[in-house]
Amino acid sequence: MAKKKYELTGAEWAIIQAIWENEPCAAPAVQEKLEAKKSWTYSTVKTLMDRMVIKGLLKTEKFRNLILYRSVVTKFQAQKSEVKRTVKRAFNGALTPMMQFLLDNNTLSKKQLDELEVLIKKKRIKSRSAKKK
Amino acid sequence: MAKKKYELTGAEWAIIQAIWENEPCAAPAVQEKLEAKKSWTYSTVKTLMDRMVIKGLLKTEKFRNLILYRSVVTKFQAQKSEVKRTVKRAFNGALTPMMQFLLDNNTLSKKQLDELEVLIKKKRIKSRSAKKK
DNA sequence: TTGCAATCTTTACAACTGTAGAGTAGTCTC
DNA sequence: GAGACTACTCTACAGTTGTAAAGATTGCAA
Repeated sequence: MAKKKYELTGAEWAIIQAIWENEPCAAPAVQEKLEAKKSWTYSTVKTLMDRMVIKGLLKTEKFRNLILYRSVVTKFQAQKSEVKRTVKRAFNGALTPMMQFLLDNNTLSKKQLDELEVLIKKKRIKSRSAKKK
Repeated sequence: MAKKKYELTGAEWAIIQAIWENEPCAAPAVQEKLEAKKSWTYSTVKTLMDRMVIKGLLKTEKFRNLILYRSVVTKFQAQKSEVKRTVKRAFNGALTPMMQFLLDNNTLSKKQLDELEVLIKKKRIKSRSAKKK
């Protein structure tokens, strides 16, 4: 399967996060959920959601007079696309410089550093066994 | 100083990278440099550049009949904004999950893993001495 | 000084994004 | 069955982004 791009806009991210957390759900529910962060009216939210259906980011099912929405892309896919875009745009497609940048310019706690080291160790093991395949 | 946002669009990234590499420079030079990647006409490039001046991303100086452009934002600032946007949008503002994601979903070579571990060690030292302050 | 070549300016336009008002339709309640 | 609710549809609009053609300028070479 060809890897599609699922690049979401800022507004779309907000919407789809709300849906992921409570799937399937109707537009009014999404609007209420987002009301605190974004103060969008119902109209705004609904328009955004319907556009996302057209783009293939969401899909709908009709129950009586109610329309329920579900995500088509997973959080994982969306995150991957988002990260890829940043790496490509701002780091010439190279991952390590980006990691380096993150390490250098953000204050990580000791705990976070520990976590990262653990992850790296795991990663090593995994890549070793993968190589053997 | 308040930390400004320097969020660039895809096209703007391409332009400003060309400028960073050869600053200051004129629009025709930028167009030529980008011709291979993006096949933009002179008009397109110039329009983009002039908009960037209006946005405060670039600035100009006039020499005779020639206009030279310089960047106003550094690569560092732009990268920072870009990364921040992604972390905020796709990882709820939390850095570690993003790092984790990067580690999990990209095939890093042994060398790259080594580099990262070194970086983490350095980072530890730095944060230790910073704490003492 | 005239014309060419290089560069700049103006204007345009369609797609996408954020934002939302106004009107319509289905359902529940009395 | 009439009003009140709730949810949906349609339409709009301004700002941004990508893209560029056409025309105006200016400096230089012959």
